[in-house]
Amino acid sequence: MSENNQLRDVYDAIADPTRRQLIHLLSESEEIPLHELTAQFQMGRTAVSKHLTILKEAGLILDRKVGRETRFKLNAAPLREIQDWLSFYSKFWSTNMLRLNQLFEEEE
Amino acid sequence: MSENNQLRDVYDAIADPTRRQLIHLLSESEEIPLHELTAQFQMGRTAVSKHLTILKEAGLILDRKVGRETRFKLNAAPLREIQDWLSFYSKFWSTNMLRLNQLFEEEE
DNA sequence: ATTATATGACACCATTTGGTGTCGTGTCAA
DNA sequence: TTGACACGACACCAAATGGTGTCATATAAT
Repeated sequence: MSENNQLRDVYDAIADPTRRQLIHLLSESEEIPLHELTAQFQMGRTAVSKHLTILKEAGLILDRKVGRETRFKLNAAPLREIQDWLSFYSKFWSTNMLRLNQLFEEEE
Repeated sequence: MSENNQLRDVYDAIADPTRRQLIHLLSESEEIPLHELTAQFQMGRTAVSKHLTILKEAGLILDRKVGRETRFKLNAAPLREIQDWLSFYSKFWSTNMLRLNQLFEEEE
């Protein structure tokens, strides 16, 4: 079913703030070419391109050539893996859990 | 209110699989000493200790000395930041969103 | 008192990371 | 047809990462 062609760990891909900003930018438009993405950062085109490659390896973006530009598109689906991972730990910060901790601490 | 003393990015802290496993181990017990954690991995004590330091810098664990051992305890709360970040993108993989994409593609 | 255990603090090392600059090529516009 | 533009593919570099081993010290056990 769901293809698992990820060369790169999704957790790794979102670890960098630049890459998270790229994801955000791509979530606001259907498709954005490299030069337009680069304009949003201080760093050069090569660096942005490298970050996009890492996102692509994690399956988080798709790209296609249109004339002389390469346009990128978000594919957020792999982020679901992180959400699933987090859901296991959410019980540790739920309101009930915090109340429970308070009770334990009061007993000591 | 909520202290923001994080020296280290939480996204960075969970990027490493060893550190995610440490989080998992710590979620199963109240407190675990370093030597016991080390026993769960192939790598040496120094390496595990470094990973724990990174988790601590991200605010994900607490430690206290008990006799000659240092015991570690999970503090999952900082993970909430990632959950909040993800919640913005969850709309991209919701069932409704997938249906909507199908409709768009059918129109083309 | 002696020995074994648990740890912190280092020094060290190979590899990865995140940036730079340059060169060559395909594409669009004048 | 001549530039200007957008890009991929390099080569390159400093710093961070993820390991190792060793030494000194505090504590526990015999």
